[in-house]
Amino acid sequence: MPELPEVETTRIGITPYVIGKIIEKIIVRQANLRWPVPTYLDKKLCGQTIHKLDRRAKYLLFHAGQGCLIMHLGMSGSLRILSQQICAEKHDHVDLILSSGNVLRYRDPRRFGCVLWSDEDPLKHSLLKHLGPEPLDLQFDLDYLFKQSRSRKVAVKNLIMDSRIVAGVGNIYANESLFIAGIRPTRPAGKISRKQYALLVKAIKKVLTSALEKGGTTLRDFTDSRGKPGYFHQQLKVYQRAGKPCKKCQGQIKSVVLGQRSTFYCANCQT
DNA sequence: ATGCGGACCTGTTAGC
DNA sequence: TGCTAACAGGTCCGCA
Repeated sequence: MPELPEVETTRIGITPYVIGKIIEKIIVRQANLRWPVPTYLDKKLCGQTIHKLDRRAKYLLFHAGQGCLIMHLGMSGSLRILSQQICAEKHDHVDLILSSGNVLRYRDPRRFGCVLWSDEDPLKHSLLKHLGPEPLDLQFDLDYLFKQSRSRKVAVKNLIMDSRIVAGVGNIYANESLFIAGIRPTRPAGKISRKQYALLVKAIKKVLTSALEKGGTTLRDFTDSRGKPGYFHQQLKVYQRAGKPCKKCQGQIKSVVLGQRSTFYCANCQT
């Protein structure tokens, strides 16, 4: 599922196909995504040129001359560029027909994603305005995370998955980062030392950067804009490895549920 | 302010 | 073998 590296890979992949292109037409086959695709989208976007494609957390921001299209891929969403308007399949919910003749097609089987519109600065949109710093930004550092963690009772894994603390760290990379940092995911955030947070911040940045370089993890139904699968999952150390031997110490990887999310750790390496 | 559980949806997997 | 039930997953929302 699209985690931050997959979203960024998608952004980079489709950027050359959308920048400077006019949106000629919009086809909405299924408006019932996480939130309804606005009925006025057509009126707002058609005829406008996309001049910039940004990402904030896992949201993609298509800046038009006036306003901005906000997209989220949820957990099963993908975007592809088609050279022509080939027959849409079951979960192909939205098409943007571009002036180049290409089609930007949004597919999302589970419909956890969204396609929204913002008239003004999308960062002021209610979904985006409370987001914490980007994990790869300089503002996300030891001082920041340590300060945010003080007197917090939630498990550290929940803390780093809280988008108000840091935006876009999903379940896979939260698990992997905590393994690399040697921190048990269940530990109360407020009781972890500064030294360990230093390792954690470093681990988060490292694991995301590494996945980004590899073009994103492939799990189940992710394909990048060219239909080429990523392969980062081959290097996952704990995620979905319950019962299997730890790659560091051979101990058995444990799994628990934390904040309704499956959580994996090595009881020996992570304390 | 913080923490927690519910909700959304459907393909896949597990269980009978 | 076929059917049903449980589950995964990102993120917001609302309640305590």
